[in-house]
Amino acid sequence: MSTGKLDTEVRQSQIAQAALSLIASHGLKGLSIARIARKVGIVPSAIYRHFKNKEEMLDAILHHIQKRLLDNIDIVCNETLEPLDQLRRLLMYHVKLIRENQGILRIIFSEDFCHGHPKRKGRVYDIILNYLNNVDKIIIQGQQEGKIRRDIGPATISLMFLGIIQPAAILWHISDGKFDVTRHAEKAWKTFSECLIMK
Amino acid sequence: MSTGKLDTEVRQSQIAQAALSLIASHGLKGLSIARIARKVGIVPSAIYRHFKNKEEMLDAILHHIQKRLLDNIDIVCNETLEPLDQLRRLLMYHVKLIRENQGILRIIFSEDFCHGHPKRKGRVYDIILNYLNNVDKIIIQGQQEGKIRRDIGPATISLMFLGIIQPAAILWHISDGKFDVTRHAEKAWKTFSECLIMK
DNA sequence: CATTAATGTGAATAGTGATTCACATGAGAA
DNA sequence: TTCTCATGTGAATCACTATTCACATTAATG
Repeated sequence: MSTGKLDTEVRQSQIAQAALSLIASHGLKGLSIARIARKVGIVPSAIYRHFKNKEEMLDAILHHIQKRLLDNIDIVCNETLEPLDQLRRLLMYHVKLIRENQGILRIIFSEDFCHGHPKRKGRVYDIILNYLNNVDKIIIQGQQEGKIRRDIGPATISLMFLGIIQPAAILWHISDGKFDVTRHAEKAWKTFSECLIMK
Repeated sequence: MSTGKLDTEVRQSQIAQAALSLIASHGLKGLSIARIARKVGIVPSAIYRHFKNKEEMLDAILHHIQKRLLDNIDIVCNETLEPLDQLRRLLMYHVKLIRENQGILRIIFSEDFCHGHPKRKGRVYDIILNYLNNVDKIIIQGQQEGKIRRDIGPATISLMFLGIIQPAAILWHISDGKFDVTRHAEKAWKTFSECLIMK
């Protein structure tokens, strides 16, 4: 209406973004084609010009999430070469990503998103593993450089790393933003990194 | 049908249990009155003999969860008086609880469950805070006894404590049980507790 | 300018959801 | 036994869902 006609790629991206944001505000149950369309500023049936059906659209959201996660890895790797620094920064970028996109955690946790779609469930799994593998790489690098202790496996460390933010993120979103994730992340990182440093 | 008529308290309990189990297997979106009724063995409209509406029934589930969480605290406090031991055991009981009741994490993360019901959202928040407060108490006890370092706040520690399991639990349930949560919990606990001990 | 393919629209369809209601049944009290 | 109330039933209602289709509009292309 206000925007006129747009390329299908632009629309696909708009739709995925709108959907992710609606998942954050209304949950997966509240994610209807009608609502997405309203948010994008088009009519429900127009969604089908850009996606075969709702399923295909949900897959697009997944792709979007994967991209955002891996972008963060790239960013920190370009900002610094120091593994511990990379981790600290990644932590903060992750907090930012989660804060700006609450839908991500919901998708990962919900059975709704994957139920009856083992293929999609597998993709969610792959996305997480892929992200963790990248964190692993940073850790291994740190271990090789003698900056991170070598008596813990990288996989354990990277999962614990995610664990710094995860529960805090829950509190943050359940408390309607009252809980201060960033502050917790900083404090927890202080303890965690201290624990990681090779003595 | 097969069971005949039952007391409303019995039915309420049956219904809540069926609902929680359906959330685990079909997600919140798949949690319909019809499905619950079928699982319990009655007709959809019969649900309304025992709950005013669906909302009231969801509240019953919350109560059930809260009880299970606090039960674990009681159990570990009765099993041992050693704070670090209590934490380790709590970790394992928590893993067990999450494993047996995947629905719990889903409820906590889903906006569906609380959307448009600030009161219920507040209750979920309270349940978590309450649980964390109990973990805090254990930690404070440990700090007073000189067994846990005092330079980190108990609240930070208790959240990090939950963080040991959270991401692993996600992997476990997304991987259809392939990921070994217990193993990760043990390894992570080793590192974490070492980091907690007062030097 | 005229054409065409891509994109947007509004109405219609078919399914499913929660909820209500008039009625049926059964178990225990009188 | 008979009465009564709690519980169970089946049909009906209303809102909302995804999806389709015939048609309108726009942007770019020849």
